Amino acid sequence: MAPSGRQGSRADYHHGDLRETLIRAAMSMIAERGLAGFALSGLARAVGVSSAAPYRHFRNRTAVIAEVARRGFEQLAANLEAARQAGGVDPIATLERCAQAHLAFAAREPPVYAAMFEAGFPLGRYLDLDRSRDAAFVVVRMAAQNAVSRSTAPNRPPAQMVALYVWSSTHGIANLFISHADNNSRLLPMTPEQLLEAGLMIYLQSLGMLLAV
Amino acid sequence: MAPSGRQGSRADYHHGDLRETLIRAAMSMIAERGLAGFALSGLARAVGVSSAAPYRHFRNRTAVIAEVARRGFEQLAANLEAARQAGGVDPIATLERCAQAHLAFAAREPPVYAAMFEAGFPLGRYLDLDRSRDAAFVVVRMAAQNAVSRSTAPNRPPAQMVALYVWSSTHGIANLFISHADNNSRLLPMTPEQLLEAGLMIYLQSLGMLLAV
DNA sequence: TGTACATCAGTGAACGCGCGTTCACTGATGTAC
DNA sequence: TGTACATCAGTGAACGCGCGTTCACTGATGTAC
Repeated sequence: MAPSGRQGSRADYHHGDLRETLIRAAMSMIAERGLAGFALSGLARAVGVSSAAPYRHFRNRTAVIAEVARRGFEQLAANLEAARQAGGVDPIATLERCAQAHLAFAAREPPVYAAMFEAGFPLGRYLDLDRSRDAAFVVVRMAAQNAVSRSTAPNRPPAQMVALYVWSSTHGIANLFISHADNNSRLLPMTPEQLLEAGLMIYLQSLGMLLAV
Repeated sequence: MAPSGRQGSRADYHHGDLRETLIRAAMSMIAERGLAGFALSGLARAVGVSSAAPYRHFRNRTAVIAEVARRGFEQLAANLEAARQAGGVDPIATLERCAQAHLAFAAREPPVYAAMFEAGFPLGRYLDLDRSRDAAFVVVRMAAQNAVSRSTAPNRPPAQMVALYVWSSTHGIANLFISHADNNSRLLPMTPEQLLEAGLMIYLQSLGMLLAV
């Protein structure tokens, strides 16, 4: 009981879980006030801790956002991998499931998705973040590879291109109609999921026929 | 010479063109430091004017960004319209031209594109902005309508859906590989234009066959 | 053409604010013996 | 089991800063007569 420190009230001198608490609070702060409205001092205040305390756990404000983003990609990768393995082996259907999992993730965690895609992290600055972003994309890339490599069609598109297109168009729908849901979804006479399904289905069916030649 | 005031030096008491100058300077400021780094006081400083001067022309900081975005949609609409009329009447090729024009616009004006799509303007707050955004989308919407309405295929997709999908996937590529070009384009073994062309071509070809039934 | 006056588009000083970050510090915890 | 000590994770005060915005003002411009 004594050494855990977890069950103590927030007034405990040693919080015991401050890093985790900060990250979760950061997500709700981003959700409520947007990325631009996210402030380290406000974060500390919300958690009930001095404004210097977060610096025990993060180098600076950006590092908190980067960590939120990193975990987001980690989770996205897991969701994509689950989707990849969830259904049959038909590679076209697998790609479709991955895209839907991507969109579902964005819908489930808009603030995290914003940290991942709207914070403008340069490559090479946060290596852990780069790695987990790659890990997420690689799942889609593998699904595309799997689809393309079974084909001997002369004009089959490169796997990287297929993966990038699926990734991009899914992201486009997520970005327009989920990240800023309150702004734009009035334009939408359908759910984002239906839009993705209908649009991507046409793309993927055509791709399947192309590859079956 | 006297009444124009245009050719005078910046030290002129009456600037004569401050509103335009502010907007152009805002674009370069956004280009250099991002939307979050855009500050009205910095803008005034860059233009060589007191920090109160911009308030003669804009209600507040946000209104400047909204005006940049509004003009952006105006210009995008013009580019889309030009693309729509540029080639033959084949509605599928027309949609493809529109998408490429959209992407080309994003590539030409990244800061404007950021103001248009990343500033998170809520609908209904800036009516002029809403109008010009609609006007841009409507061009794509009409192209889609034109494609769909010629068909009597039983399972033809709704025009709005086609337009939204073309718009979204184009935006996804623009957002990932142009807006943050320095960040992500290293991942790309092709130009964004090629990615869009290859991906959308597959989609649109399939759509064309669908509609031809 | 000249004068009085209204309006327009700036100035510059000031405000309060919250932010990011640093610093010396201290109380609590864990460990070696 | 008890004690000395190192380390860890906080405090709280302070800093300088730039920001958005307001205010009373003033010089320049345009207009009515």
